[in-house]
Amino acid sequence: MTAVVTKTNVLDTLSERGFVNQVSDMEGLRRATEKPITLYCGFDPTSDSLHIGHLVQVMALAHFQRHGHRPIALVGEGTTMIGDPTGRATGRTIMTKKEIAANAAKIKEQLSHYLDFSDGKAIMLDNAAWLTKLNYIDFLRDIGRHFSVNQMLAMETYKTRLETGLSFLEFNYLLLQSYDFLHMYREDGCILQIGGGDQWSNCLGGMDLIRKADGGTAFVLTTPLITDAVGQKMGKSTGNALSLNPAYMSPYDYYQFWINVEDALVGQFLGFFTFLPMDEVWRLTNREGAELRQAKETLAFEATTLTHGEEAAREAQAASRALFSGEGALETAPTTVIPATDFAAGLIVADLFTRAGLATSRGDARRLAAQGGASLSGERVDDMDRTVTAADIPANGLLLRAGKKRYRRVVVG
RNA sequence: GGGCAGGUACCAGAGCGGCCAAAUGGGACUGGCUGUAAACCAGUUGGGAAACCUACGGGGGUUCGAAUCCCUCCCUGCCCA
Repeated sequence: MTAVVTKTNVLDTLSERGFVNQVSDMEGLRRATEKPITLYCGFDPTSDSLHIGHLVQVMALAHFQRHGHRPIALVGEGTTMIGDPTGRATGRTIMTKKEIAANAAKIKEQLSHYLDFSDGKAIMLDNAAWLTKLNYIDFLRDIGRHFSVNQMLAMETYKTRLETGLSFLEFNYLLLQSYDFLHMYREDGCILQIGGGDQWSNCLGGMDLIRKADGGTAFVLTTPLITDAVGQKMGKSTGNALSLNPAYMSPYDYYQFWINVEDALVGQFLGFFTFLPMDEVWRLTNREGAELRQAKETLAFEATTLTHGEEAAREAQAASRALFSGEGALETAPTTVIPATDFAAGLIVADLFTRAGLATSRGDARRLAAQGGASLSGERVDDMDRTVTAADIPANGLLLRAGKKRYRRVVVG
């Protein structure tokens, strides 16, 4: 992804593509972005993979970069040690530093695919670098005095948490995130923070701090939260999890995630998760009914290319086309290799489904079969307890299907 | 530090000695209808082939039998200091 400077203001591009939820000062930011600026977005390594919500932010940063601005991808090892209480009914489990560091390493790796970090065109920072060095007394005197507990308690996040419990640890999260912004304002000239819609007040905290502490001017821009068509938050909790980590989600499954998107969201997603020009997006989504599938295929292909590369996207596309249009699917299906020695120890059909990741346990596999949702080479499976030997698996593999959409090939290795 | 109320499956939330692998709702999954869409209808939702095993915050105890009773520890809310 090379930086392409265009004449249009990045804010126009972002609004056109649906990225803008709230801006602290639209006119001021517009003036500021007429020259290259430095901006940041924070990603807390609470898990070892970014998901769809983060991806919106990442794409927004990428648009800034394409317009000649300099994004900072901030990985929040320091803030994760505290835990963001936003949107949470209860405190987070305190993560070990080791766990956080391991996650951070993976997140940094994933971020590096979307932005061009060469020649300082984008910067990757980790707030552990400065947060862990803070001195408590100094911090309270220099930073803490700018925060009003009264105002903080009025914030929605804390109001709800006053009912269910809020520890002092978490109460400090806002101060640390705000300090991050101030720190990068001072060190890197960073004047804009972007974040998800739920981060609005956290981001404003930093903006206010910059004004109070240094008399500086900074801006905040938030992006809409990704919801499904019914307005339900899309994320791990709803099972719609999208992982950018290929260890958790293969390019094929990633591709499938996008192609299975509901009609109502295709246009929005093309705007967010691809770089296709918007007139192209409108052309694609202007179709009716089944023809919208072409828009979904484009979305899936483009999004998979961005995350896993064009070659992986082509393979995923070929596999999907083959599997969902009938014959000749076997070779391209996502594959699970089971060592021959495992067959010698004795495997039943249910084990095959479990090993291929199509069922979570033998019991789950049996339920699947009982509901008529399992098949082998297109034949419906009723007996999940039949023993399978390596000889039952053709040299080019055996095609397993669970439900209508999940396919997997099993080969003996 | 004291008093009171609580901690139940992915979430919310019933159950308060056996009929409890645990109501109900949401979510998710499967089937039907479709366009690999939505909506709708139906079913499923701890593990195990089974016997049975593990589970109702952790540990211990009472009982033929405990999510349910007792002790203790941890955690949360409310009130008092």
